[in-house]
Amino acid sequence: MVFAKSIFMRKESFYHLHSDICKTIANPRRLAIIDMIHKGEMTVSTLVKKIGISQANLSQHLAILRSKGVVQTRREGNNIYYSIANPKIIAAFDLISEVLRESTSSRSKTVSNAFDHKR
Amino acid sequence: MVFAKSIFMRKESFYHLHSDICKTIANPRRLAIIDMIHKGEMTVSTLVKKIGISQANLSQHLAILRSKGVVQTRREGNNIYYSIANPKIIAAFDLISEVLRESTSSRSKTVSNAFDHKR
DNA sequence: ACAATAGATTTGGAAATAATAATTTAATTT
DNA sequence: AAATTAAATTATTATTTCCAAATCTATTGT
Repeated sequence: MVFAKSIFMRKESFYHLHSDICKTIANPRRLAIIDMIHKGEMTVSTLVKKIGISQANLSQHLAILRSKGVVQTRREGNNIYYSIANPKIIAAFDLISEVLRESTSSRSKTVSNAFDHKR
Repeated sequence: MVFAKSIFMRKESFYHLHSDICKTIANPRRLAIIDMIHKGEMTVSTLVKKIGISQANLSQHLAILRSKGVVQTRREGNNIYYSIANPKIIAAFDLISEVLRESTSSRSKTVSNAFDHKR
């Protein structure tokens, strides 16, 4: 007998691309970058000052954000301005922030163990 | 002279928590799980069949989703039902899906190198 | 053309993740 | 109470991610 393909087999490449974007923003320093430029473009040197990490490390994070299309760049003389490529990234960022606020305020911090389900 | 704290120093713990949630969903198999249960609860054994990964591995992913409060559980007899804890997680998931669709359709797939900024 | 400034890339090692296999726990049925 | 079914946990190993240090490239000003 032939089995139907699982949802994972059918959509594996989609989930892979999706997780690539999520991984791209799943880093404290890259989130700080996104937070800094979400209201408008900013140069690398300004980001270095405001975020307070090394230029080399910032540049690495920017390269990752660039490679996944999360940010855009524009050069003006010696400076390169970075901005968010798609406003929906900001919307997603904000939604997760809300989840965070809601869970830290309401949810009890007990990490649920599935074996809590005793009778 | 005393320097002002960088945004990263001031909000580091926030960004860390934020990235924890992002990391939690930044995995193809966990995205498949979220996609499967986003319309309603489902048992572990049903998920094993539909997603098509081993029970042990699925259980590990469920434990990660549980520990970060992304999913909820409910036991009924021998079965444990999993569901999404906060609908905003789904909203964020959908937003990223849209970003993905938009970028695969419109954006040229050239990975931008910052040194493209030549004159 | 040379120095200075802004930013990117490479390399290497440490830490975090992910998948598999094997074992264990809980609830139900006989 | 033994067997069965559903799900979780524990090692173990392979892969990935992260940061720092050093080096390199592009642009501008002199």
